[in-house]
Amino acid sequence: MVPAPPPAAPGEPAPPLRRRGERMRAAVLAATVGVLAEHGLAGTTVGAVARAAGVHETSLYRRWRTRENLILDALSEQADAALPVPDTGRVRDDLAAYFAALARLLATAQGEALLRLSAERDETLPDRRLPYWTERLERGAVMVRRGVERGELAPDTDPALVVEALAGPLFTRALISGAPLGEAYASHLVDLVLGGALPRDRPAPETPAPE
Amino acid sequence: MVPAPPPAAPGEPAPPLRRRGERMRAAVLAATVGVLAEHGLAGTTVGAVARAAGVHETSLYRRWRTRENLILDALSEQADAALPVPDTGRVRDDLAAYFAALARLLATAQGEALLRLSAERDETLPDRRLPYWTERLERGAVMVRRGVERGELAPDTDPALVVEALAGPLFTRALISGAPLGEAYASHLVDLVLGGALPRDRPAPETPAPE
DNA sequence: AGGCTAACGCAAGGCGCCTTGCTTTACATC
DNA sequence: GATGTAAAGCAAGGCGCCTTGCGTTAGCCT
Repeated sequence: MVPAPPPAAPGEPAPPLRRRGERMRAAVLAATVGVLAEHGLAGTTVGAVARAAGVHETSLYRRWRTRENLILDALSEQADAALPVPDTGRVRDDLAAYFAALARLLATAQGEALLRLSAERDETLPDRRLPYWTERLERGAVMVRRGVERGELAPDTDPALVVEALAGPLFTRALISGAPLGEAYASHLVDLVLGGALPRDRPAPETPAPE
Repeated sequence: MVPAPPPAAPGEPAPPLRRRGERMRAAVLAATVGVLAEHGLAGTTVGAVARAAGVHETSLYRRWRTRENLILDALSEQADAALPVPDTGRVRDDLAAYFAALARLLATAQGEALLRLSAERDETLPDRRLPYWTERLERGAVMVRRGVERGELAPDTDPALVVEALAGPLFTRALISGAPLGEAYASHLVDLVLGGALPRDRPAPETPAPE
């Protein structure tokens, strides 16, 4: 006897259409983002996503292995196009724009969730999280290198170090202190890291002093 | 009928001595640090700590409410004395020493666990985690202020910003990238944040160029 | 010593993450 | 249209965090 599909509760628009393969994947990722937006990171349980997508929990575990992976997959497909690398011809402006965009991303619930999940180590499976951020930071390093080549920065500048000095504080605000993540903050950071904190007898590089 | 205490398995040195109050607290915190050192943060389950301390799980929940709180309590009692604020008369050396010490702390399993737990937000109970780090960073700001007063740094220097620029990258390495946290790294960071990345015609401030 | 009370032990259970063994079904292929 | 197979459904269960209700006891106080 084949049990009839449970009669959809009146108001429930979704007769459990059997989705499979790519259709199911898309539906689940969409449902994940939805649940995430509605109930936050903590409220995004595998069961909730499964119900929202009209799919069995086991299927999620089979395809994504862990809750973390699932959410990460959903998020990275969304937040991927962001963060273009500007090329204005001035390091300061490039960096300011890029890290302002990063700050905007991290101020987003999704950006914060992405970062937060990235902080949770997981030795078991190949990690797509570290790559995600390192790739983005590597793009920042490119801008620094261009600045060095143009002679805007000291020739012995360590691009990776500069990028870490810029991204680290943003990450920290998002993860730990919860302090506001505005574009102004990113801008001040860039000025500090490029210009330093030493007394300067000449006016700061090319930036109209921010204040 | 009073059930006799379960005959200690041969080799098990601990007849379940009934501990209570302060004795129990101390025993549990010690056991927590022990389990933490042996099995890592993920392996530190409430059950494991309870067994190691010879105490019932329920008691831990009653006293500490959550696993997080328990571990945090155990850790902060340990890692507290660390991080003295140096005062050499030179900002650079003060900051280098202080943040090298922070790097050493974060390279520790316990330091990393402390930071990692701090990144997990918990809206429910009063948080002792954020204060822990903000207090430590505030100490760093003191050193920067001294530098400004001494004229070593520009008068419009934002101490909080400088401290965030120094601590952020260390936190990020500990939490996200997992890159090595050496004292050399802290030193380079200090040089970058104080000196900036702009080309300098005069030799860098007072530091023998690191390289 | 006896008695009070807060502190513990204990059992049961809920929820979430995750696994496993087995059945059912969608989809492609012949 | 029959058939084969991989993908999905389903049920059961383990583990960890956490809660609750109730019995037991340690430790203090008189």
